[in-house]
Amino acid sequence: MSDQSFFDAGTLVAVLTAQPIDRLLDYKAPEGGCMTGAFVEVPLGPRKVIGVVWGRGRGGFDLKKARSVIRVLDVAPMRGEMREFLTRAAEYTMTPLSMMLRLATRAPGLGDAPAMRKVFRLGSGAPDRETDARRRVLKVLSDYSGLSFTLGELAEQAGVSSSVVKGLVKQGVVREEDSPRDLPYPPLDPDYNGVDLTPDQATAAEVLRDGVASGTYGTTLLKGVTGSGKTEVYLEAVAECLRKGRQALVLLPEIALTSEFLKRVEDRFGACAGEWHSGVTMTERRRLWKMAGEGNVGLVVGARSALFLPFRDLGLVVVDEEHDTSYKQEEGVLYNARDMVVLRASLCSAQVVLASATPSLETWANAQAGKYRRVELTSRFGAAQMPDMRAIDLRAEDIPPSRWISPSLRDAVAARVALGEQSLLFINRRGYAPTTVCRACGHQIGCDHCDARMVEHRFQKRLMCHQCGETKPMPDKCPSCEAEGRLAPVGPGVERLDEEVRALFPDARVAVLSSDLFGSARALKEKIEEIAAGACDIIIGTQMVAKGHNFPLLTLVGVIDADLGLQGSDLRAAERTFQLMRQVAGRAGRVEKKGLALLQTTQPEHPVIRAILSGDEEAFWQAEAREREAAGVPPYGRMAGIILSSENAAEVFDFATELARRDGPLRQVSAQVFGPAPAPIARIRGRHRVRLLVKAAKGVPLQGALKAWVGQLRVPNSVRLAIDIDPQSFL
DNA sequence: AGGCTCCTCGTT
DNA sequence: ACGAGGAGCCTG
Repeated sequence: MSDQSFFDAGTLVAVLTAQPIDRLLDYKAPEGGCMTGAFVEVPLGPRKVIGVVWGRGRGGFDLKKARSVIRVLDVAPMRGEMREFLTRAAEYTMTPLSMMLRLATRAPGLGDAPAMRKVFRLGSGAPDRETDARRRVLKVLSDYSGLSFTLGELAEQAGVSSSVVKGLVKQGVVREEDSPRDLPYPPLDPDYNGVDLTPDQATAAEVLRDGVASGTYGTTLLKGVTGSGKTEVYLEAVAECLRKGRQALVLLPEIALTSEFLKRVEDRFGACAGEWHSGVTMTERRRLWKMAGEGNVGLVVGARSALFLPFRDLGLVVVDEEHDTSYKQEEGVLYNARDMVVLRASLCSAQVVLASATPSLETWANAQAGKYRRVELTSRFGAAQMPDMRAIDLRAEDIPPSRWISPSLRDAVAARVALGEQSLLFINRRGYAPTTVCRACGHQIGCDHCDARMVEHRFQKRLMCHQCGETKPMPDKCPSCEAEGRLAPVGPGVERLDEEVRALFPDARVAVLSSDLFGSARALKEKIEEIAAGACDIIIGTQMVAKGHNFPLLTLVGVIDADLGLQGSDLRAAERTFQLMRQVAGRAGRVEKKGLALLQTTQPEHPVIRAILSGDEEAFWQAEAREREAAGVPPYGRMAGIILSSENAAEVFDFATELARRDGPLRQVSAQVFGPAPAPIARIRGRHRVRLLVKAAKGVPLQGALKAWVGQLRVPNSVRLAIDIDPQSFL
């Protein structure tokens, strides 16, 4: 795959396009020839599409049909290791290679000629009339002679209108030049602003630095509780990577965290990192994609899809909060970014750092088995420690109906409010109430397109389906029995808890943090900064508060329903609850004062709740590992989910049944198929969904068996089939 | 993907 | 007999 053959004009080359054609097409190499890996424009039917020269053409068809590559694009050719990565990732995830190429070319205008823009520099001579405005323009240009300005930038910087600049251009005093629009990112200085590390951090940083310095592949689990300073530590690894002249990538689980992180990067390295996620403009995307390929960006910070950027020399990938479920792509191409990072790094001799306070069991087990190094940060930064954790036994508390804050929790919050300290009440449910029931007939309002209940969002005055996002106004009468005024909210959501808190603490300042209450990431960020600065006494938040945001004044965390995640049949339910509770609790007591976390639960004797309270993480992981091993499930066994969907419920169920019956190819590798079962949400957006689950021992060639198995039947056109290797969610 | 062909079905 | 519309096929 690393061969870099040159093909003379007219010889046949095999081209991979991003069209859903699951094979390579042969074309004649263009005038001047082309190399393996070249990005090319080729004719496809009546259209022109972009593709990559994958190797020698194989012919074997009527050669009169062979058409010519139109041209080679002016972008860095795809490297051999990238082609190898895409090939292996396609095989692993059972995705057509063309779909993988599509992920790797998600930038607009790759086929365009490098875009130019006009920039302005100092010319020669003096202007015919010396005006104040003209002097200011010339001053800006001479003060910043190293920089180039666009018309708008220059006019703004000088505080003049653009016609002043144009006047000077006419006289030649200011020169207008063409300059490429996609400029290199300013280099980062690894020694710009070194930070003082604690002895613990220094030791950890040393291990990561050595890894990067080795120039070989290796994966390290960087484990450290919230606030132990993991970021400072892995930024040292980034610094080492930059010193070696290689590129680094940091993946974050949430876009909301990037702007804070970019600021830290700028403080540490004196320049900005490249930013890659769905919120980045098309222009910036194209620039970053091209600069990654040219080696003109040292550090990229981004969401999971950034791992498909065409880095010229990737030396380090950090996956921050590696246990986070958002690293699993659940739509389209199904892949786990964490696992793909390890694959990519192993192919380009890069180091991987998996950072987390609460690693996934997969990563923990790989570290136990010696496949990953493990580095631990034990003490919390600035001497703060993990909070005390206690359960509130809801069975012993006297809580009025439709109220969720127990007297014990109420008293604890009241005490903090009196002291001027912050409390956080955590409830992992958006909206006002998860269910709306008619008290006359018992009807529950559901989504018209999904088998899911509509959630009341009182703030937006609408009902919302959390599966498909569909909203409708709150009806005045029951859609089933038409009784008026009998619809009642059932169960708590973050908005309803807000109501209860305001009633209990009328004088306290209350803030609600839920992703749907903010129009923009900026509004949210401002709110978080206000809260961190002490603008409120009680924070009420959903899952999003558990992720990375720092509230230094917080000393109490109350979890409204610690049992919520333990329900359901998800094999990772215990792990998820453990991670979430530990993370939420970690928000408390970050600076000088030890915090307290109170978990409201109806089952304080549950092993997971006990493990959370005891703080004995290793014991929890060991116990969880034993259970998974006994059950033969990941990471000690392999799984694949088959999701079939159709608008016709009977059709999809029949097809799934037939598929499950013909399990011969699976039995050959001792794999078992379970199902069909209706997916937990059996209908989404009007499509009926059925799931099959395949379980196999570790180390069996599962993908091959799956391919043979599914290949036995022709999938009806109306049925969609998706294979999810290593499924995370079982929806 | 997206364009093209061919087939079906309903209408005139 | 004809046209709309949809499934299926092909792309070098």
